[in-house]
Amino acid sequence: MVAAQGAPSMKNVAAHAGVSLGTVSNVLNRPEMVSERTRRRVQSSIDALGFVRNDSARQLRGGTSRTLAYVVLDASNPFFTDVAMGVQEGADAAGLAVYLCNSGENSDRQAAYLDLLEQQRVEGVLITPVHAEDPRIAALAARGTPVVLVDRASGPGLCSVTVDDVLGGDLAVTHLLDTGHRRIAFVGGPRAIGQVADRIAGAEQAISRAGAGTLTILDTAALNVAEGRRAGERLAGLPSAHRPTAPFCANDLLALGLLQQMVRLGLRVPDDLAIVGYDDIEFAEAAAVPLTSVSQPRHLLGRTAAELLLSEARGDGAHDHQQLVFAPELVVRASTRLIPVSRPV
Amino acid sequence: MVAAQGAPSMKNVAAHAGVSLGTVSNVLNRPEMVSERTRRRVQSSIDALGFVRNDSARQLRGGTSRTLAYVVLDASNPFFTDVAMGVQEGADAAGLAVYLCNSGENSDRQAAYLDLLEQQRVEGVLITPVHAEDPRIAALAARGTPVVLVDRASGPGLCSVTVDDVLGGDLAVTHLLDTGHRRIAFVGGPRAIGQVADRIAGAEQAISRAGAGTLTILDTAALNVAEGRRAGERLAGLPSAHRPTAPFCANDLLALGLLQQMVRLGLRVPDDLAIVGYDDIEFAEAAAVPLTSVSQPRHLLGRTAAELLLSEARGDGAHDHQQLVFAPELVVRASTRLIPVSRPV
DNA sequence: AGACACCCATAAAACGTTTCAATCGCGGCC
DNA sequence: GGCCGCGATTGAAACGTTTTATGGGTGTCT
Repeated sequence: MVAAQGAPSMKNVAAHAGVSLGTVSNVLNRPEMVSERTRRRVQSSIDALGFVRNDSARQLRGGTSRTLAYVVLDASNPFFTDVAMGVQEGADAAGLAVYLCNSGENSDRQAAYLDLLEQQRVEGVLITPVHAEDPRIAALAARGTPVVLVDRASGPGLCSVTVDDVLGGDLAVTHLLDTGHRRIAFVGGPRAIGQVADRIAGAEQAISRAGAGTLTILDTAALNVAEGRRAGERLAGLPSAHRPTAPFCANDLLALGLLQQMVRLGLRVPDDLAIVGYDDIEFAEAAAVPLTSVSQPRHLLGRTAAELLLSEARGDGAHDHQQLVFAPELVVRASTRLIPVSRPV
Repeated sequence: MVAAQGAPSMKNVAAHAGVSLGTVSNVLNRPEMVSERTRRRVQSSIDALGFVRNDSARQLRGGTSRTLAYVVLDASNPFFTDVAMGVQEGADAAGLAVYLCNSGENSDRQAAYLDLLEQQRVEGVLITPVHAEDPRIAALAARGTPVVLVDRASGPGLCSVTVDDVLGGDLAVTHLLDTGHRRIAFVGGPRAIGQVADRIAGAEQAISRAGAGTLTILDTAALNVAEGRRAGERLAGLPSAHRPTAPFCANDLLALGLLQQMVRLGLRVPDDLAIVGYDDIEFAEAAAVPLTSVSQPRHLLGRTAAELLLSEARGDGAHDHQQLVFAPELVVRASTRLIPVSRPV
């Protein structure tokens, strides 16, 4: 009952069972080479003493940590938690446990986690880094810890798993053009974010390919709901002759804010304004008007990243780094679906 | 450049610097007792070889892991990620790192994580368990690992940190009564969930104290958006003479689904129907009609749990387990803001 | 009965660190 | 000049495992 002093060790178990230390180890690791009788005796000593293996000693001696970590940019963002679920699935399949480490967009904390993980000798590190080109990450990889970048592109020196944002922007705007819109807006920013720039590029690509339509860019300071509402105000304030009829938002939070503002101002969606979001978060479907959105294979992203990491960790030195790119998909919902004007009540 | 073979150890560093192993250790742990000259020499060897401390050996010899874990029920639920942020803040303050482990409501995975964490000798474990009374958790604590339950009550044998759900239900319904409503509904389920039962109890308590009003219970199969929509349909289907005018939902997801369905059916919120949610998630404020909701001190919950854990871990054996209960707060927004009809002048 | 496997169990070495007692060199003091 | 003290460095022990070579006992075959 009262433990208090240090945890019991295998030596204690051996003494208690009247057997040698090596035998206890055999019971734990190769039970088939120990007789039924002693095995039972040792096991009951283990239970009686409440013995728990010391992983430090274990790892020190032989082995491997059977653990991998995902250093995530923002654990409160549903996008990343979905990716994390995929990572977990991939790791589970290989019998590894996943530690989630939240950098919270804080560079120092990220560095602290990387140091800790390297010292703990985890099997590998998945990371969505705070800054794209971090020399610490390259150094970590160079010292021998397998690293895979998630949702951030890498140079040829590392593995990475990303989603094609140019294609995503193209899909969204092509859809809007197809449904008859010509005055398109892109809502999002700041443009320094790689994802934002790529989605704009995709939007422009769609317009130039179609040879029709114009793209107005509404810059925002961040990618959240409040900024979406603000963008909605600015949009509504434009003279209706020039007002874009179809804003494409850099993420769903912006789109939801914008939608909310439209509802407040009495504009109807999609009749007066068609809205496309990005990420297809859970609430996109649950919005007042279900939101058309560009969906990223979040789960697959995580799972693939984990598998890539494992292949690098298991591979005997030889391993060529891969940069995988997934394709996003457009999910069409009511916010862009043209509805007959006379609606049955 | 090419590492490949095992990571360099302190012995290698010592050889490289032409110094003894103990001196290298001193440079790392008590730099003040080694001369400036050798300290620099050793440091440059460390850099040259890319030496990284082996935490297993370190922990085996002396020490302590300087790590704590939060085993979370569902990492994709914003409630828990907010709690996790609080945990991280509390741990950071004490210089500990936090590993997030996602059980995903899976009992086996939770058990696997607990085993792993105990074997790794983490300083302590915070957990929102899959099942309330898990003997494994009690056993873990009995063997000496500090444990704190988060958002789940414990018996006297463990620390726990919770929020008063009875009070939350009371606050919500009292508010509805105060704004003139008499036919209240509770939307949520299954009742086997402790939180749900407590919130119902709170609602009933408010009504009996006021000596006015009735409570209809609309049972749901789960606490998500789809169930909220379904509950909305059932509600709208009732004859308007008996229809509750104010549904109180067991969480915000239900409330959002219900709200969405009301908008679709042409009922106005709050004019025809006042809605109260629970949890005050980010999207409650961003809904088509901003949602009145019962807010829980998520961040504080996590932070306090971490502090409690640390006090238990640091305390020299003597430690009396505490069960802390926080008070929720009502956040009033547009979904209930309405001047009472029958208000005497 | 003796040799031979064979199965089980043992003892000892090794993993990489921290810590502590011991040593060494050296200048100052009497 | 010997002694002391002091700061800097060293060597060895210990942490709890896993693993490998070694040993002892049992039963079988000849």
